[in-house]
Amino acid sequence: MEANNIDSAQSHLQYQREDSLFTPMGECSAEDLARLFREKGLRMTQQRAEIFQEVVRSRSHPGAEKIFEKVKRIMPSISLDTVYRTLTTLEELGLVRRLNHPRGGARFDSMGPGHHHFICLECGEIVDCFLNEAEEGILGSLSRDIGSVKSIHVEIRGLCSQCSHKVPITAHNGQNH
Amino acid sequence: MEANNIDSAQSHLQYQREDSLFTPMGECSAEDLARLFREKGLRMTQQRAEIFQEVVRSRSHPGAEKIFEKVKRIMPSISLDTVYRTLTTLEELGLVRRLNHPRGGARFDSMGPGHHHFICLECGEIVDCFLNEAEEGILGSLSRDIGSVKSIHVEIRGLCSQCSHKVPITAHNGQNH
DNA sequence: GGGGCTAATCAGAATGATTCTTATTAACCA
DNA sequence: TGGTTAATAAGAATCATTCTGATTAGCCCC
Repeated sequence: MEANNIDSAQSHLQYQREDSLFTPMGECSAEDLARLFREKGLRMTQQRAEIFQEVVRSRSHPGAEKIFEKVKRIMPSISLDTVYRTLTTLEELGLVRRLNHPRGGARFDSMGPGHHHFICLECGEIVDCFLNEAEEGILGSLSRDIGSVKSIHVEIRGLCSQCSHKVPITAHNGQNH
Repeated sequence: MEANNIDSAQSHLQYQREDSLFTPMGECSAEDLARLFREKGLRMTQQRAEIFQEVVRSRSHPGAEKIFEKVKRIMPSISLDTVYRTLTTLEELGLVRRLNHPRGGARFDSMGPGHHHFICLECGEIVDCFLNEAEEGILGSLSRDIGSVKSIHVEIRGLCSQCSHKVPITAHNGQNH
């Protein structure tokens, strides 16, 4: 299943991207990343670069374990703990978003163009969803009267088109993911 | 801190409330609950009734452990496992919503009138947010082309008004909750 | 109104994801 | 280029949550 680009015009959710490193195409160079780290007083390590690249490259909202397996191929001595620590760091820097999967465990997504998520309750797949600018604007107005807003995220749950077809009434089929 | 009723007109999010037991005021009688359980072939137990009441009564989005402590006062022999099992059952029946707290662990909220959540990144507090109809309409449009939608939930993160005042730059203050 | 079937509970063990600890390594500033 | 110290690796520890197996109690039927 591919990203569900609901509207041709992609959105710009300012809240999440104030000083984003990403281009409108969702790219972020290694130099930019290194610079951001240094600005924050952090060190740019091989591990951090690889983990970040893996998250940006991946379209499938992987969990920490999956990222670990992938990076391990390039860097066999890396530890799972480093993956977790780095993902937390990247999240704090606003470069990565952590999603809680209904079946447990966190999934990670790069903060490319601001977007939202659909999660299939049957197969567990997570799909990106985009709003147009007008729509994001209306959501943005949610911030009135609340303190300062850092991010707005919409999570839709249901059955993806594949699962809503193939699954009639049964209780617990398909355990992909 | 009280519920942040952002707009005077409360919303009607059909997706989450198809056959809700709740009145528009967010109430649900013990008889209705018992009937729903029986319809689904489940048994109405003391434990389930108490746990449900505790979630409905509570405005603070408690975690399982907190619900356990509360119910234990009335029913000292109850086990934490029963609380977890019951919360999952209530969630499956659409009576309770599970929220993932950024600091780990799940929080629970009754499915009263459809609403969304603001989470303070500083103190961890979760506050209810209501959208007006236009805003809910926007959310509805997110579902075009996706399979069948079961729920739409907006999660806003930021600093609540209290924390945005009292917290200047420091890294990790306030550990309420 | 009581008996039997079986779902639901309790207690504690087990699991799985994530975080901590400690010694070691490697960024990067001077 | 060396010293400082943040970041890492490995494995132990923790935390929330789920499972196991024996026991209890809803509730359907008589």
